[in-house]
Amino acid sequence: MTRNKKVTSYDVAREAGVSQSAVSRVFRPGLSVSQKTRDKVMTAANAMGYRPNAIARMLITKQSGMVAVIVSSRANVNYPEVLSQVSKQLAARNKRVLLFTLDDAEGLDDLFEQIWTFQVDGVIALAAHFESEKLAQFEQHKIPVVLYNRNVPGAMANTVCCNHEQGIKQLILELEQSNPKNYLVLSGPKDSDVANERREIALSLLKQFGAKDVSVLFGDYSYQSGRDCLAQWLEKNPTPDAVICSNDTMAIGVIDEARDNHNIHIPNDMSVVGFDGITSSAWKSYQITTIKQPLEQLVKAAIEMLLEHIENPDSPPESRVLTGALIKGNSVKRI
Amino acid sequence: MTRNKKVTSYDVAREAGVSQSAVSRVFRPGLSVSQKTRDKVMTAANAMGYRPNAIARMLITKQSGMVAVIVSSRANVNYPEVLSQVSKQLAARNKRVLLFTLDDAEGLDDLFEQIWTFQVDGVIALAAHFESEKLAQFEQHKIPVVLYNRNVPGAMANTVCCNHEQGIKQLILELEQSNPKNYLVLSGPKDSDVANERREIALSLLKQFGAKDVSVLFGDYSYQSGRDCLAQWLEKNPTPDAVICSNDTMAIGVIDEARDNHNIHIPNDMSVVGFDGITSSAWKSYQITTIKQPLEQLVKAAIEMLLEHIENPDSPPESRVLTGALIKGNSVKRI
DNA sequence: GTGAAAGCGCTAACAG
DNA sequence: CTGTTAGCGCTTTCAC
Repeated sequence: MTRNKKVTSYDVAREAGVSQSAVSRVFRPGLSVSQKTRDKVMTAANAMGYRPNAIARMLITKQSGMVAVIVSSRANVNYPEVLSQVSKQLAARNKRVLLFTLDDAEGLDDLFEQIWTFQVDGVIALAAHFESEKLAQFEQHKIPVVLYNRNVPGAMANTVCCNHEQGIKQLILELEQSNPKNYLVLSGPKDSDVANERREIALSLLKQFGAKDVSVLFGDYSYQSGRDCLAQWLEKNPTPDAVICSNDTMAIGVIDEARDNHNIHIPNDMSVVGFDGITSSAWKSYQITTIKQPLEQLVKAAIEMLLEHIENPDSPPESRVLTGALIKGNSVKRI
Repeated sequence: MTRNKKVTSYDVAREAGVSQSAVSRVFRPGLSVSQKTRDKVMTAANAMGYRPNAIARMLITKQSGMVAVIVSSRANVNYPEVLSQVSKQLAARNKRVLLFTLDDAEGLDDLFEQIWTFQVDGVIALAAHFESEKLAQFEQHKIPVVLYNRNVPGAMANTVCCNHEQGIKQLILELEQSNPKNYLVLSGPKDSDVANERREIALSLLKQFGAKDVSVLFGDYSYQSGRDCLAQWLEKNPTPDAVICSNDTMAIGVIDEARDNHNIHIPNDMSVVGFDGITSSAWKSYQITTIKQPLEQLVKAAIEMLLEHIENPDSPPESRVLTGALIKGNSVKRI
């Protein structure tokens, strides 16, 4: 029962009086083995506490059964849940998550080295800005990649995205109902692909809607930056009619700052919208009007896409865009 | 440059005009190779895009360089940050995180099977209830484990814990300042080790403090359960003077429910304390008095402990208890 | 300091 | 259906 050395398939084979390959077969699903052999092997294996060595299997099958997931250490409130979904859904497909946390863009090269040596079957990128040159490296190494909520301009890539344009349009339609005279756009950091996309879309749509007075500020996605940006803005400017935040967390910061230090009433004095639909956006004290990303479906799409490309390396790159749901909170002025 | 097949150390050796083992030496840190050989090898390797195969190395060294981290899919607001820290700090020690998400206790056996086959160097358990019998399995397989914020009664184990007792005592001391007549203890779910510990400690300390009127309700750590529990309580009971919540999220729910549906003013009509010190506990709308867990130090301790036991499998089990910091918010009545 | 040779534990043809 | 036989790509003695 309690062995000192690791027990191998040879040990089990000897004990069960069969060949080593018989043992191997028993432990591989879908291979035909006689019931008699199977019983003998299982008895011996259980008695000895044998477990197949996945490393050895990886070496020969050239499939590690692991998917690298790249996340950012910068806390985007969204990723934990995405990560949890990814892990769960991959587990259901018999794959494991090898986690890579990215501190800053510099770490990317190191990280790539790791990914190559670990022979992962595929990669899901929840973070990081990918130049098309980086993508080319994956192609060279023949490792399928799926980008989650990020686009690489001018490159073919597998991507799964929330429909930012459609979402932001809905938000602006909500805001427009009360005919705001001016807009403040509170963008996420300039080194975030998602933030840049959301900001540019907002600006371009506002232009289409004929909004004249539009200003932009940059935060870093955090609560505090939401507060700081609004405070700083109000030092020299009147209260904006409408604030479009690149994520919910900053929207919450904006709301707290408005109420706390400036006696601004939401939504009567100022409308605020966010994006993401994080849990706390629905909390009674905030009730933000926002777009809820279809997390589960996004992840599902990403994983399907990845597995498809693992099994069929030559299938062409694909992009899927899923639509978020407008959550009508209580942060937008109504007529 | 662009090869179709994976390039191996043999390919590089041939190209560089050296033996395969020379190539191996060049890619293993700390082995003496002449500069000349090293140059030849590196030139060839770079030209061919060679990367050592970590899987093959694992097979022979019996060290996978991977640490299994067990997390719960049930969103505890704390874990994402812990996980991020774990990943970062392990990366610094040249180890990778293999992520396992646990849905419910049933999945534990399956999960263990996975862990054995993947030959991980160690395990960090952020979730799951571990019977001492489970721990014995790890011992059998000679895989070091560190339990994060959970204890296994009656078993020797490596554990890293926040000092719940000391933390809750501080919270009660805060609450006692206004001499509450009665207490409501809002516990986390019964299947959570941490929740059980926090609840029992709170009850036992309240007894010591001479509190007579103490009631217990069970939530599931979520915002909504905080709201629901308070609402349900108030149906048949008067407003409690003090509410001790097992985590911040429920405390936030309690506060929102009190203000929203019952016109209870916090902290004048009712004091509320939480536990964890999550980001949102400091948001202006809540400002919860709570205990902030020393996340970074907890993780650091856990990882040091794990690495120590990986390098030195016979070192004795160890427990480290770290003290959290009292955050004085604005949710406790002052005199 | 270098090369030859022997595996690590398993899978995958291939005969029987 | 079962056993035999080659490896997977690397690390690690051991002579030289």
